[in-house]
Amino acid sequence: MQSVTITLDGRPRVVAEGTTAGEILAQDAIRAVAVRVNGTAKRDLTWSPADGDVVEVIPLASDEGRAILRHSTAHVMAQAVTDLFPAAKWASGPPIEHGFYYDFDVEHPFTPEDLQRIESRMRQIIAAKQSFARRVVSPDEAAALFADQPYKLDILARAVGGAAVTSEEAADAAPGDDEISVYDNAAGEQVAWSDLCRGPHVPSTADIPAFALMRTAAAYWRGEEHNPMLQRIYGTAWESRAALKAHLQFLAEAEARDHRRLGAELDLFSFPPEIGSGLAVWHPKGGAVRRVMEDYSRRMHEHAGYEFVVTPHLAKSTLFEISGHLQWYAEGMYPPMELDGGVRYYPKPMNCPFHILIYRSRGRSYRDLPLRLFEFGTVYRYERSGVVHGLTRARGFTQDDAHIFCTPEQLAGELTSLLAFVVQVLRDFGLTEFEAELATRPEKFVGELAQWEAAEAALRTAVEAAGVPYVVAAGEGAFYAPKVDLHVRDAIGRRWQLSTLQVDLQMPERFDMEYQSGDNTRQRPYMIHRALFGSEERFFAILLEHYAGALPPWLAPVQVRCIPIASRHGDYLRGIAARLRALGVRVEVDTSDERMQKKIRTAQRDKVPYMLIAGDQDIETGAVSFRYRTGEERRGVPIDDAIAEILHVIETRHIDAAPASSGSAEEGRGH
RNA sequence: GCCGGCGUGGCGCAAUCCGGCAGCGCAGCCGACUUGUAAUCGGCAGGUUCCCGGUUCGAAUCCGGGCGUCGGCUCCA
Repeated sequence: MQSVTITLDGRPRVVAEGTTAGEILAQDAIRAVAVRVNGTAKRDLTWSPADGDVVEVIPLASDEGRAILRHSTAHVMAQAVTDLFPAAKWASGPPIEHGFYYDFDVEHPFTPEDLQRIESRMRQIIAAKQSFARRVVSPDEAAALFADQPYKLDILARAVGGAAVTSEEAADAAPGDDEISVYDNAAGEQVAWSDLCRGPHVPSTADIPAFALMRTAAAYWRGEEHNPMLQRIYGTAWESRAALKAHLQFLAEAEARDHRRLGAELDLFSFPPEIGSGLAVWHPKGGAVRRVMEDYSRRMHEHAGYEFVVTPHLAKSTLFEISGHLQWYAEGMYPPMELDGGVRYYPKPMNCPFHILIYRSRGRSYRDLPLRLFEFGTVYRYERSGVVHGLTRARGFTQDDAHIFCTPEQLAGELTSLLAFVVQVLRDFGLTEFEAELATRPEKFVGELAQWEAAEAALRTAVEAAGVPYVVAAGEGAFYAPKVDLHVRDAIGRRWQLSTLQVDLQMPERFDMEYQSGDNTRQRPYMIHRALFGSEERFFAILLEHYAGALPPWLAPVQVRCIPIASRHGDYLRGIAARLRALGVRVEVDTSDERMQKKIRTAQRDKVPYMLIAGDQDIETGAVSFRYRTGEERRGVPIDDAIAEILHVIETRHIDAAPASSGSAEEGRGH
């Protein structure tokens, strides 16, 4: 038998010809789920390397390994569905972040009971240790095999035709390899199930250590609204039971942090149905936080050279005809109300046209520029009923909106200082991990190429200067503007889109904006759109989820709650509370007819940063005792020291109240 | 907008499958207790069972429509 020489994880290795990757790794006692060949193609462990191949191991507990595992689990699920619902047609079933799904065309949507049955059937298939065997077929063979599977035929037709294949289909067909492969699942000789698939797969269903079916949903075939709606089942699979358990705990953690739940629990805001879907009211405690956010934001903007403006909530159709919103964005707008004999007034979906009118209210000189206009502007957008989601996707919300008008020479400098400003403000709110996305010119665009290139270059300069890691999303810009979107990671590693900076190449034209230049010619200004929080509602929701409701002391709606040990200690604490209140601290004294332990429990539940407790011992020595919401406590602190400590943490915007951790930003923990 | 789930005092839930007196806990109010770091005890009050219509002797429960909400899809110039 001939031997071949391969490179295995960087080292030369001689093996007998025809030895499978799985056998080689077994000899070397290496555990893997699949291998990568020559840097790109991924292969099953049953594949045999040829002379000269560079082989790399893909461990199960890696992003790629888990994707393969999840993909295989999706196959097992589809097999189970086929067993239980023989009429089901299968569409596609790719791995996704944290799991997988598979879409089916079935007569009736799956019920929770169906899910349980599918799951038990899957356990049987896993117990049967079916092998995943790859075989290459011709297009005609494939078409014959899947003659009764219209969605597979559709995938085949596209793969064979060389048409663009979406990422979710890429897992199903094999256009990149110029060959079409089918995976047969078999226990012994009997093939139990076959699916069109490029692979790779785990060697056997027994190599699926832990999985769970999560939920059913519906999805359009190929994600297009006019296509048939399919029934989707989401599941997850992991390299071990422990990893699955950790994932389920992560989901529980996310649920406990849900801002909609915290909003109700902490009495921050609500969505009364009488007002309408997606329209929030802020309760006093939520209002207190919002006021602090706004006060802080105003102060920062004032220092950064912004001027404050106020504009109405409505405008005639004329304004939105000029801005182009009625042409491009009408579906996202609330419908108009007619008055004055047929004049149509629209609630505003954006603030920019109003700010432009302020710019245009008189002739502008280059000496006026850059002109930075800022407003907490409330806008209304008609979001389709299925997409409304708490404060993060509302129909009415307030943007911390600014528009900067500047000369072409000022553009790069403005963007650079602007992005630094944005990052600084977000850091003050305790957000520390940023990622930017530079969205560039799409295929369909307005304006001149040179302008686009100048704007994109300026944005790139700004992101690089800010030191924020970024990716270029080529062609993802709006048709009128390139932009930079800033994303943050929260305390449990989730990514949220926040701030947006756009260079508008359209509005200045539409409104025929001008300024008188130093050489006495009329020039068109550049215009930058910028929302820092995005919307106050959304930003507030992100903060709530990031902090799991335990807002830093400077933001907390109630900063201090005083708890008397017995009711006779109430007056003493009322005196301390009065001093704190006079210093601007939001403080309450719990004089309810409850035991002290119950009051602590309540304050703890309300996530109040400081509990100030006093009894006979404290009163004798003119002291007070701390309980922090972390559970730590400190007794007999002189009143002046206690007040100083509280004020210090508030003024310096430290993240948490407890002495040990004060000042340290919360560590992000990835997932 | 589309598919599916859900809607019962302020909140969390039970009774819904298989129609027959709407119940529990928390919160609220009243009273007692006066306590040193996460729930004191007793009492009282609170519901058009989301809305409209239908079936039925009888509807929280079954059927239709609407609204809201949850999970997805689509959308987020």
